[in-house]
Amino acid sequence: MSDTKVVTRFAPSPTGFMHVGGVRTALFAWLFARKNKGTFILRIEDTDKAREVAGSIDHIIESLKWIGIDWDEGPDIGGPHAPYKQSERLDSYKKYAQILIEKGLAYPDPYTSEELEAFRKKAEVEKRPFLYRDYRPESFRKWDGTKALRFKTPEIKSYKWTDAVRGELSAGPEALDDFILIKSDGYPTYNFAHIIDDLEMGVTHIMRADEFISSTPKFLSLYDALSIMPPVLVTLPPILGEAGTKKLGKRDGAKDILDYKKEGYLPEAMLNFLAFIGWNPGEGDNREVLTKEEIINFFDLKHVQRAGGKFNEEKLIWLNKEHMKKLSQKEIEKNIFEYLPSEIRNPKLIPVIFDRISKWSDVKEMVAGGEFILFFKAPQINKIKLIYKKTSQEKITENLKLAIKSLESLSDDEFITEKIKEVLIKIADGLESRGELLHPVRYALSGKDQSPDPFIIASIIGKNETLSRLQKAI
RNA sequence: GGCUCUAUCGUCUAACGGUUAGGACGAAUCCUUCUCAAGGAUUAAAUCGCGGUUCGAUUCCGCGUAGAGUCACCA
Repeated sequence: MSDTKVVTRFAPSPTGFMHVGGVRTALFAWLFARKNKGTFILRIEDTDKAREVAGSIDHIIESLKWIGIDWDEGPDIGGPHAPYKQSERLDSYKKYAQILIEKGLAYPDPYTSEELEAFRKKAEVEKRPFLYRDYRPESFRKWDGTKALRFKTPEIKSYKWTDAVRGELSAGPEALDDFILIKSDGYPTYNFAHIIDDLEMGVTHIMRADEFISSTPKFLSLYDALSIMPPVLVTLPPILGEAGTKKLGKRDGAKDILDYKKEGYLPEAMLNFLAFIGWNPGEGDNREVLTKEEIINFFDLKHVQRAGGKFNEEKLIWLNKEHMKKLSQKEIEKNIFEYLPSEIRNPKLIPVIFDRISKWSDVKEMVAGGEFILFFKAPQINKIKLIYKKTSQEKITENLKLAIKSLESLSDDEFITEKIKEVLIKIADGLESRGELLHPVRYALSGKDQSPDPFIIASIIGKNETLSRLQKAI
C-alpha cells in the first residue's frame, strides 16, 4: 500500500432512478474507501441536458442514504473540491480544453451531423468500425465554441494497461479515435469531464462497470496528452438480469432501488446482497450474512469477480429474512404493526406472523388474503371438516367436550400458549392419536384446513372466545 | 463486421499448480408435527471443448465454442 490516501467516487448522471447496478457500483467504491480509511465523493455528472430528469439528484441521494452509503464530499454537503455538479464546473473543462488547443491536440469538428451520419453509415455497410479520425480535417480552424471540440489523438497505437481486477488488459489502435471533448452546447462529454474532475478531486481509484473497458484507451491517450498519471482502474463485473444473460438495465425492467424499500426489504440485507454479487470474502470464511461493518472490514479488490453475476431474488429474500432475525423483538413488532390493521395489533400475533414472512410487506399481503380473519371473527364450520380421518363423529364430539372441560379449568391468567398446549396434549396423548383431538380443536378455532397451531390461536383469541367456538362446533 | 472482455453445481461462489472440487440459495427426501409455517438432518447437482507446459492443471499458455461489452455532440 502506498502512503497516498484512497479517494474514490460515485458519479451518476441524473437521468432517472437508481437501479441495483448503479447502487452496486456506488457500494464497491464506498466499501473500498471506507475499508482504507479514505474519502468517498458523490459527484453528479449532469452534462447531458436532454436526458436529465428532474428530481433525479434527490432520488439518487435518497437511494444511497437508504442503503447506508454516506459520502465525505458531495453536492448536498460541499467539500474542498466543490462544486460537485459537472454543470457548475464548466470553467475547469474550458481551462484544460484550452491547454489541449494550445498543444494542437484539440480542434473544432467541421462536419454537420448529417455528414457524420453518412460517414457512419458507410462504415457500417463496409462492416468496419466507424473511426472519425479517418475524416480528420487537414488543418484546424480556430474554435469559437459553436462547434464541438474534438481531441486529436496524438498517437495511434495499441495500449496495454493494468486493471486492479482484470489484470493486464489491452486494445488495438481501432479503440482510439478523435472523440468529442466539448459538445456544441458548451458542456463537456463524460469522456473528458470525468478525467478532469478525477484529477482535480484527487481520485485515486476509479471503479466502474465493464462497459468502459473498450473506451479506456481513449482515456489513456488523453491522460498522456495532459501528462496526467491515471488513477488505478478498477473494473466491476456487470449485474445480469435474472432471466437472461444481458446486463441488467432499466430497459430490462431493472427496478428502482427504492422499490425494494417500499416492499419492506431491510437496507442492510440489500447492502449485504449487493456486496455479494461480484464479491465475497474468500478464503475460509463461508459466512454470507454479514453486517455493514463486517463487509467493510472484509472488503478487498482481490475477491472482486471478473464474470458477471445474476440478480437472484430468491437469495435476496432469504438474506432479508436472515437480517430480520437479527432484529430485536421490539423492532420486529414495530415493523409488523405498521402493516397490521389496528384492531388486530396483538403482540401475541407477532411470532405467528414473523415465521411466515420474509419481508415486511408480506404482512400486507396476509392481511389482504384474509389470513388474520380467524383471529377476530368466529369462522363458519363445515361439519365434515371437523372429522379427523376415520374417527367417528361421536368421538370427535366427545373429544371437543373434553377439551372444553379442561380449558375451563384454566384461569384467565393461565390461559397462555404453553398452558393450553400442556392441557390439550395431556388429553390428546391419552387418545389413539393426537389428531383426534387436535384436529377438531384447531379446525373449530380457525375454520381453516391450514392454520397456526390451536394453542397459539386459543391464547390469542382468549378463553371466552375459545370456549364459545368449541361449543359452537359441538 | 472490427476491437475487447468473460467462462466451476440451475443461481451466487470457495479452492499457494497437489482437496473425495468446499459453502450458500433453490430443489428433493427424511425427522419434528393434527395441518401450515418455523426448525433439524440428509441427498442430488459443476471445473465449456481440444491441445500444450508440468511428476501433477479448475488454476498457466494456445486454439475453438458460447455469452457479453463497445464502435454517440449518452454516461
